[in-house]
Amino acid sequence: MKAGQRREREIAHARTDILEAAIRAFARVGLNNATMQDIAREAGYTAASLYTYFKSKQEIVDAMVTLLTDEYIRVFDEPIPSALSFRQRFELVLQRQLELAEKRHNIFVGFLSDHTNESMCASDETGRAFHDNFERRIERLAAWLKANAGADDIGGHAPDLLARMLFGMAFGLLHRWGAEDKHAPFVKYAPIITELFFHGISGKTKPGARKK
Amino acid sequence: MKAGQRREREIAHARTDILEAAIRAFARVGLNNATMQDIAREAGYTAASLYTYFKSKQEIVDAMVTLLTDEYIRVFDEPIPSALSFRQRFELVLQRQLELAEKRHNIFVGFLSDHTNESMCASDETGRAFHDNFERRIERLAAWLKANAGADDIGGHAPDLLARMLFGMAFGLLHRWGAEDKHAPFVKYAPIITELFFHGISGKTKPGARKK
Amino acid sequence: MKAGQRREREIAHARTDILEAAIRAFARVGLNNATMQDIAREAGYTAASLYTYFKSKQEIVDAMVTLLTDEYIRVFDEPIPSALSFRQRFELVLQRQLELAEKRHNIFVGFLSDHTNESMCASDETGRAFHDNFERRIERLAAWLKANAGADDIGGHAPDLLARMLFGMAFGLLHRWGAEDKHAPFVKYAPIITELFFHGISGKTKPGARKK
Amino acid sequence: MKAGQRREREIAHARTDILEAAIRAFARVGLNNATMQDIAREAGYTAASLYTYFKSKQEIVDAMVTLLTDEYIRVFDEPIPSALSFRQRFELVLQRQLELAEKRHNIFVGFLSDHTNESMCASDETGRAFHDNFERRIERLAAWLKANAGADDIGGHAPDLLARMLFGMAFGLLHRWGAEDKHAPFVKYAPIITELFFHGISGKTKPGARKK
DNA sequence: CATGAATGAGCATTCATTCAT
DNA sequence: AATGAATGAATGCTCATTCAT
Repeated sequence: MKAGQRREREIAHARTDILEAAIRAFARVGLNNATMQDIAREAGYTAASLYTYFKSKQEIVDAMVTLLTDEYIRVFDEPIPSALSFRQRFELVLQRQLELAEKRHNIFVGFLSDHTNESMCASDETGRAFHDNFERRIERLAAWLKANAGADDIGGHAPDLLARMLFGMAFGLLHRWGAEDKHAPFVKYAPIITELFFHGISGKTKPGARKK
Repeated sequence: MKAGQRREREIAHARTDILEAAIRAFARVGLNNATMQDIAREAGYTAASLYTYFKSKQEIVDAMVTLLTDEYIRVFDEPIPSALSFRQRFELVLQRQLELAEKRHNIFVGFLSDHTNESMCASDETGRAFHDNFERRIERLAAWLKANAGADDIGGHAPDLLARMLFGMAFGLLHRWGAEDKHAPFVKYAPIITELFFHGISGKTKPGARKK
Repeated sequence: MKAGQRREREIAHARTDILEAAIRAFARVGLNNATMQDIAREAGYTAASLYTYFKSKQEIVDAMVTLLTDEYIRVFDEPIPSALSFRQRFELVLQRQLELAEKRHNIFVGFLSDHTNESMCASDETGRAFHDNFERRIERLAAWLKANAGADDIGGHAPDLLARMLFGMAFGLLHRWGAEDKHAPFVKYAPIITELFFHGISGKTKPGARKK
Repeated sequence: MKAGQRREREIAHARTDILEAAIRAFARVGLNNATMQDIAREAGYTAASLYTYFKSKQEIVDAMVTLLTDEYIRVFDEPIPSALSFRQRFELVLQRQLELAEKRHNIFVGFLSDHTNESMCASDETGRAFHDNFERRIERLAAWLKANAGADDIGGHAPDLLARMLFGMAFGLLHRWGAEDKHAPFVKYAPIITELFFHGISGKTKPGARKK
């Protein structure tokens, strides 16, 4: 019994190690160029060994995507200080997401990208995996908006639509951040995203000087 | 003389056909999975024949990406009725872009995706091609904003940053549109994008009913 | 009638041009790397046009090899001043051969090489062509030796054997010549070859200083 | 420890097997026509498997050529009974070389051939490999001559020149041998080569019956 | 369980050859 | 007669996957 449990835990551990290695590998050489060798090297295994823990490369990709999505979704479940306004709660969650995105930025971008690219073609299994996970993210974000925003707060916009736009905004900025020289933390974009999300380019009623 | 000209025109025509076929092929099977066979099949050639018109697969990819980017950039040069407000001009150009995006939606998404994915990794020539072209788009959009917006209009935000965010917003919505059942024209999103870009979710000072 | 003859002469002329071009092409890029394109470019035709004059690449190779061999053999039929000793006649013919070899040196070497390489493998048609032509050369050289040498002159050695050795010696020296900086004429090797052929390294009975 | 050593030995063994197979394959279908498939078939592998042991076809060719050249050069280092005259030592080494040449006759010829053919054209890496190895052979042979011959023995001839001529002579005779019906050992040519190398066709001062 | 080795399925690319114009 | 275009058959090489040890 115990042996069985220990074995299972070891297996789970190895699987996680491999997935983290896969994330690094995919981030390093690109989602489409990463070979089993690349993943294995990053994980300290040989390519053949990966098949002990995963049935196929596809299964690794699937599990990796799921892992990343779970990580993403979990952020919404972290406690938030009560008595914050919607905008304050929004910015807080956004900060946490941006921190996560920074940590995973290569793969995050790749994730969104490949999701979209592959999934819009009815092509392969990989496409489906990315698509389903992307939808999970959107749904969770939309649900959070619905749960946290007062009717007035989002001005009647469809939460799902807003979620997709937010995703897109973050995507666009993440790319900008990736191109910057000095790597200031990505989270620095939280205020500007918040501001634009809430008031657009017109800004608040009485604008002072804003960014740059 | 004439024979030479006709020849050249035929070649140019064949090249264009192949590029359009390549766009379809890349859209159908994914940017990274499309083989020369795929492109050839879509174009009605054999794989070997493509080499009559292009030196390599890379050259096809480059030409295709450039074609799409040129198409995109050309939109900004179409005439705009004078005496429109910034917001009106913005919405007009946005409409045109959305129409184009709809026409090219598969590849547009793929384009943005792959650009980002591949370019953030130090990957290959393909990555560079996508990256350079993406930057050309951003630059043109940013330039348009700078040229058309009054100082107040964009509230002091960096045009390049806004450009990337707009790209992201369109990206997010294009995806939503792709998932919809009834394919209403993508251009229908123009008003909402405009509204959110200008005023965010808070909307104008005195909101009436908004979308949905 | 006349038209037919003229036509034939034109065809023959074109064939010769192509063969000369083929020789240059083969010499330039190597016997095994030369493509129909290479030959055509050198000849001022397109690859397709070559098929007007030759049924296949193989036929070009065959005709070229035959041309070169005929050229080689013809040297033996050039008149020789009477009243020369065997050694003198030998050196004279050798000079003429070396001049020819210099003119054709790339292809000569290639010829000998490929002959040997390909023909010793029972491989392809090319091998047979080279083989047969090589044998024609050997036979002619052996016949010349037999016809010109007195019984004593060649010390009882088999002419065919001597012929092959002479070929080899020239081959070895041609290579040396090809590697030299200052391209003194290849014919300069005639005396040393003659001397070695007649007396070997031991030299004449009373040696003075010889080469270098 | 032991496992590692055994592994290495197995790898070395496989590499050798493949090289021997490559020699057979190159000899069978010609140096330039042999494909990875050919080599693999000869070695009992699939083409893909060869890449386990060699990085590329070029690496196989290089290793093969080096192997053959090493084999050749090693002959000069075999012990020679002392108190032999220069001519005796020469004939002994020649015998050994001819034995080796017989064993490798196909590839030996091919080797010399391809070296010359390809290397005289500015062709490719293969050409360079053959060229460099050919020069190694010439150098070693020339060095042996210089080391073993008294000043008088070679009559003042340049050792490098003699080396090339000897190579050529052997080359020519090897070909003759290859064309013979009854395959008497190639080594039978040692006396005649020696005799011709030392005294040419004129033979010694007082000739008795010579060969054939 | 880990792995070295083996392989089938592909892929981009080349080339001799054919054919309609 | 000359050629641009098209193509089938290869070719060197890669990679996900399997399997014996």
